[in-house]
Amino acid sequence: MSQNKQVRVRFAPSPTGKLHIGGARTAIYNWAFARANGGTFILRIDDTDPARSTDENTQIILRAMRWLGLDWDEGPDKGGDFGPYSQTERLEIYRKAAHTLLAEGKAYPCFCTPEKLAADKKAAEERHDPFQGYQRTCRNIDPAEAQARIETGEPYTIRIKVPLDRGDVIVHDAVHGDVTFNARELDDFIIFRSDGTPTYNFATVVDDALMGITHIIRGDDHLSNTPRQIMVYEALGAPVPEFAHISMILGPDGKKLSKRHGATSVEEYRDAGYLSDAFVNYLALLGWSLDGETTIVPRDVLASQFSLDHVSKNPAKSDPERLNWINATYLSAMDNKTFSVQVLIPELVSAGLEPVSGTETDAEKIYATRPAWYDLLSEILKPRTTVSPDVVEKSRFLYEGAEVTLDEKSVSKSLAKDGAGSILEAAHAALLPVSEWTPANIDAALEVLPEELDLKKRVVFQAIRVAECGNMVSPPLGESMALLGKDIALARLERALKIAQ
RNA sequence: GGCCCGUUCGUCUAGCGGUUCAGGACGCCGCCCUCUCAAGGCGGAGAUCACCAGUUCGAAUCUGGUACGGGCUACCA
Repeated sequence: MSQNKQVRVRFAPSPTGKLHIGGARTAIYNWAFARANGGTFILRIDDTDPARSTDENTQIILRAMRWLGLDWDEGPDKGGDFGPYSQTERLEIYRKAAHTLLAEGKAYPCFCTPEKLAADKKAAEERHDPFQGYQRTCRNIDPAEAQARIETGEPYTIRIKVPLDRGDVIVHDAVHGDVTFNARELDDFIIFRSDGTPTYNFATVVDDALMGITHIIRGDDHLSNTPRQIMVYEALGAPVPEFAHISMILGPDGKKLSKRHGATSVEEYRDAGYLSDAFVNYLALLGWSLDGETTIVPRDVLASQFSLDHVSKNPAKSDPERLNWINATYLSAMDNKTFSVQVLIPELVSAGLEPVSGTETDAEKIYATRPAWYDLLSEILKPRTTVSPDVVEKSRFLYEGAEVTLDEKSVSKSLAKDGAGSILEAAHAALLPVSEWTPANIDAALEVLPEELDLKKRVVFQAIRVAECGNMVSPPLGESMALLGKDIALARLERALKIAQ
């Protein structure tokens, strides 16, 4: 490891779609590695494929990166000393690099047509040649002749000249160890297309070399391409960085992630109500571990403790249950105000439960109108919330005035039974004199009822619960009634009394 | 076809030749708490470490092979 070198890493998505969870994890590892080593995290947009890259996708990716909280030190809309940070803006740089290689005899023009290439490959297949790559047809064309053909306008690509005697190319990989390839397996691949644009294997290396990238952390689908890229580094005369190839993320069924699996992009998880912190924690642990014991690894721990030697080699299946658990854990750890402002109120507003008066859409301001009420609601909702939108259905009964929606099954199982009326009457009588309407006082007032009525606790509380909350399942009664307020709580008992009789 | 990578409880993983008849977490099951639902506490089931050979006094850990899965071999990234 190059300890004394200033660490510079990069995340280089190509904007051909949304940011998927595999890419997000790669971004997290790069970010965490940079932060843990006091290095620099660079965001670069690898958009050399004009047909599939769109500016909209770039914006989606930037938004996702911000939501994940992965701040970059250099990159688009931020700048830096090694810009520009979009490959389409660097075309001239690649052109110059390619021409230098051409002039130095480390690359050469190739005039083979796609048809000839296809025919050569087919022939190699048919004669069972283990080498099915480019046959180096144009490698030895005289430079003067090549120049002449170029001037007549004959289309050509530029290919790298892999040294015939290069021997073993060893990739130093932090997660796989040294991986050895033989340069003989490598063909003289194309670095510049006939339309004058660079190929991926060339452009990234030029960028990584120029940007001084010291560690390349990326998906292991690139591992096989790495020896090719090393050829480019060597041709360029640039130092070869360290690599870390991380495995891909699979669906729960072990198959490659696809739409079939439901949410695959970062924004889908955001929209489903997962917390950024929890999501980052979850992804980080999919293929990396702090010590094998710890499951909750907050962002700041990642940023100080992350290391490449705990990255696992094998592909990980995504596990929604685990994500849910981590998310619930983060929600529970929030203080009431944070939960109210960041989770509860925004959900209530968007569900239309919390009336938005005029321009009062700011969660902070809504919270300030009755902080104690939101604190109490948050207190009882936190342990019952897996994902943010869960709060809506659990809060709905608080917003229905005296006419709470009654669940039919709950009514028939409780309110409709004999004796329900007397329970409700007794509850009403017990609650009427309660002056300070708090959960503790409400509980105290109701506590004596079962004995007075000579009924099981369960029966008594269930009837009151249905009357107050409309359902046999609800948050604790004392808290629920406190949140309703005395007037509505009593009104609901009166209303239920009519049904019970 | 060739080259390369991977394979420990259902899942994520710990494990770097003995202290492990394999530890933690999610999930699952049970008990406790309890006015329901959660949360929480306690406990349980769950892995012949893909398979086969070998090295070694001793292997999940090292070597070779096999199987299965994946990647690259594109004028995609």
